[in-house]
Amino acid sequence: MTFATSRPHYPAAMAQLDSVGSTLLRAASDLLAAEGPAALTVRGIANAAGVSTMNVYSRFGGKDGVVEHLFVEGFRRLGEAMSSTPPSDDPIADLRACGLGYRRFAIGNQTLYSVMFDRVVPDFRPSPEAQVFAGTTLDLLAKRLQRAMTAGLLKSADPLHTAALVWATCHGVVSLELKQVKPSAIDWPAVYDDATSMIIKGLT
Amino acid sequence: MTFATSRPHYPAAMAQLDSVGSTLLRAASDLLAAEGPAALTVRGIANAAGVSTMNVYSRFGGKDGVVEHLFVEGFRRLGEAMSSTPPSDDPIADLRACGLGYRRFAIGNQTLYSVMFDRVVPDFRPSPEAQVFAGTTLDLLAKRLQRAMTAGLLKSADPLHTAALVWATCHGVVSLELKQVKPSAIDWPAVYDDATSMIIKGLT
DNA sequence: CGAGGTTGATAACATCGTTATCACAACGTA
DNA sequence: TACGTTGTGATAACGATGTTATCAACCTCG
Repeated sequence: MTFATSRPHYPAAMAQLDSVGSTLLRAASDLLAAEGPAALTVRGIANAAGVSTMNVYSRFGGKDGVVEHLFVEGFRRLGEAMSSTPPSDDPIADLRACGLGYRRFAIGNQTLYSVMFDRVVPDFRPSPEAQVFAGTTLDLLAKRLQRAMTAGLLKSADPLHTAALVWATCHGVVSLELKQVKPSAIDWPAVYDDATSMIIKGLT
Repeated sequence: MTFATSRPHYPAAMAQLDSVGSTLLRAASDLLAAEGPAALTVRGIANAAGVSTMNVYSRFGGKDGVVEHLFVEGFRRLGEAMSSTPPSDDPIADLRACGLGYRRFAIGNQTLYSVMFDRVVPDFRPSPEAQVFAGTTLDLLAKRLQRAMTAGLLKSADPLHTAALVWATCHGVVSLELKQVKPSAIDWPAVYDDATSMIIKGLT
């Protein structure tokens, strides 16, 4: 059971999907996770789903439509991972759990994470609706921050601004870790821990 | 005049380039900056340089060879931007200048930055030598940090670990800014300033 | 039962990175 | 000078990609 609150502006295109549509999405997701972004081709998706390529166009309008679904679903699951720990009486501990959930999602879904944050699919740009939905992930974080602020545990500040600060820190460390910069010389989990601790301490 | 120190492990492939080779590289760089990563095609580069496509293969071994040159040159220029301010008697101010130079480079060379940090060119993976060279950018930062540590202005810690911390912070903010997350609601330059200040304060 | 509309499989098209072909120029040697 | 050799580079071809067109089969409904 998760504690993710309902999200606004969930793109309507994600609502109804017939059997073929969901099979295609699952095939695309599996293909992405198993063989990387380069394997995410229209023919490859359709073959893995056991249907013809036309279904990708009739149901999703093309490859970018499939990728947009993966994009939105990725942010939905990211929000879930950040909210998977129930709110406790310690808002600071809740924030830490949020940060750990963020890293857990990124490390456990590397290729999906790169679809969401790198531009690994050529010419794909998320639609305005998808971008707005992705932005609501920030609101989840802002809400937790505001709770800590009203509890007097964090300095009062614009929650959205603060959320951007925290998000950028988490994303920065995870992003460099996934790019394998100096993989042997740097203990990235420790860097992640230090960075998040330093930001939280700076906000108290 | 810049104050960039000499860098180790500069890939040898960058050394000698004839006229056609450098023309190709300039054309590729211009194409990337002007029309984005999707316009970076072998035929497009050759046409812009006024030569045939074969030159890309005879001189660079293919498209990835050209991209690797852009990749390495990007990190060289990033290091230059971080070192463009001469060392003063205030190591903390030097660190701030370093961070401002980082952001200035990223904002001023957005598509190049995404070649360096996002995987916008399909199937391109930097060679081990190029990755090592990219990692030396971290050493430039570590050197400045160590100077501040020995001056007693920063807590003593592993300079490389600390450099990774600072780099990840800068990269995280810049990266989210370039992805235009909540572009209207967030003052990204202010977030960048807060994030770097908070990290520096946490290290003192 | 049959006409109309929809669906989807097949094939074609433009473009991509890459490779093969091959004409032509430059060089060394008799 | 004349000829064989070598290598460079422009052109064309190949496989794969996203996309679109074609068209036969099927379902719906009167």
